[in-house]
Amino acid sequence: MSITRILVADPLEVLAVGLSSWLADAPELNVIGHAATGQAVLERLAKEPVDLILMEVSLPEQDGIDTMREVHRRHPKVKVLAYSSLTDIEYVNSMLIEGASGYLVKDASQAEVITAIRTVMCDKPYLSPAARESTLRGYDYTEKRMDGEYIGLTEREREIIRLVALERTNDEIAKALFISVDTVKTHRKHLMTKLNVRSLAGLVRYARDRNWI
Amino acid sequence: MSITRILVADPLEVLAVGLSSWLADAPELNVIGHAATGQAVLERLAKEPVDLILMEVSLPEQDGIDTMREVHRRHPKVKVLAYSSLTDIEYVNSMLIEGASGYLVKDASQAEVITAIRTVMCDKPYLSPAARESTLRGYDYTEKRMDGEYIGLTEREREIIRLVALERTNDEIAKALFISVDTVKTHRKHLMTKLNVRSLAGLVRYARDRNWI
DNA sequence: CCCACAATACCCACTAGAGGGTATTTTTCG
DNA sequence: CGAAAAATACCCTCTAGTGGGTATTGTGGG
Repeated sequence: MSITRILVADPLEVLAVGLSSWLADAPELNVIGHAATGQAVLERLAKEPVDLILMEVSLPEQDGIDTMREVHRRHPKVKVLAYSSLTDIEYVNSMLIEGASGYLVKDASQAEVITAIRTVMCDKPYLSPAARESTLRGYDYTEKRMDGEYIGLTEREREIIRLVALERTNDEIAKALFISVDTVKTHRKHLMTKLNVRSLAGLVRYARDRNWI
Repeated sequence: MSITRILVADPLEVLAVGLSSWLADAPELNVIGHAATGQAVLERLAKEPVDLILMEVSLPEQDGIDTMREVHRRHPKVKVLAYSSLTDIEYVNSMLIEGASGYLVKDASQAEVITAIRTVMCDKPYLSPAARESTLRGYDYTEKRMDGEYIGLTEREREIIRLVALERTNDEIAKALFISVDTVKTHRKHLMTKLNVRSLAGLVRYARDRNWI
């Protein structure tokens, strides 16, 4: 049996240490490093072989979803197992659509972590119960995006949602970006439709979860 | 030198494992257990001696701030070192006012963790740089709560802020709680004043950070 | 070359929220 | 018991946000 080289992509180094300690019980699973940001993940991949990445969704700077997309594009053979406390369908679907082999919820036990990694390394998908339940339940407020009908946010929309979540009014955002208030409103409408939320509150939660604020 | 018995209060067991691994390098510091909820912390304290608790602010069910208050009331001799990724002044001040001996930011290195624990065990306060900076900068939108003028939220206010953050409208909240819309508005006003925020967005972030939603 | 999409901007109408009060009753706590 | 705090509810005004359109321009991909 060959050794699986694992990179832990998580803001906290101490978490990688914990995983490393847990995986010491699985001789073929080897934590070879820790990357705190999406950028660090890509740099690491460029200069060292990696078999599997345990990837947090809420990475700082470039988050896990964006990093997932880049990793999949540049290194299609590297497996990625999403690893996060978030279980909302938005994040589970996003990661899977961007190429993740599975979604492991962060409060998993040592046994589940090992099982999940082994499952994924056998080319089988792995979803923690909470993540699976989330995908079965579907979206909350609309029927627009069943299953995989995934719509990413544009750069401009990300700028807007960040400012919205930081308590800026439409007027302030318009002035800051040198655009009309109406344009800001249009972006907000698109955001709310895409993210299946009813109000500002949903936008704020999304931005917070993805660690954009 | 006597042994320091440390309880790690954090939703993730794997984090406690990581800390335990790090503290293996400090012979007198000993992780004796892990508690995932505030309730579990109190149960543990009731039946086993503990010298220091590393406490996450965002514990599920009963969060770190509330647990801090209870621990301090029931076991005033147990030291608590707050341990969280959150650096906003609201959380730092809340924990310190409720009796924490320090505030350690979660991306701290192994060396800083050990230093922080040793500092606190010598009866000296410890604040990570980011936490100290936050307290020096002060509050964002008003001057109402300088320094320690800390105002806790009432039970009713917590119910309201949760529902608000879950995208419920004032009208829906009123119906759910069998009270008038005006009352809901009054609670919202109080919340916004207490938490120094300008809009719904600030309330949502607060509720999310404290793991109430 | 065309199509799709992103970003821009405007229309209209309506609702919800923010911000300022005051006031009553009940509960809690010293 | 008496004071303070909490929960309740109303007044008024104004702004901000939601929800439905339509439309133009530029850009990138097939």
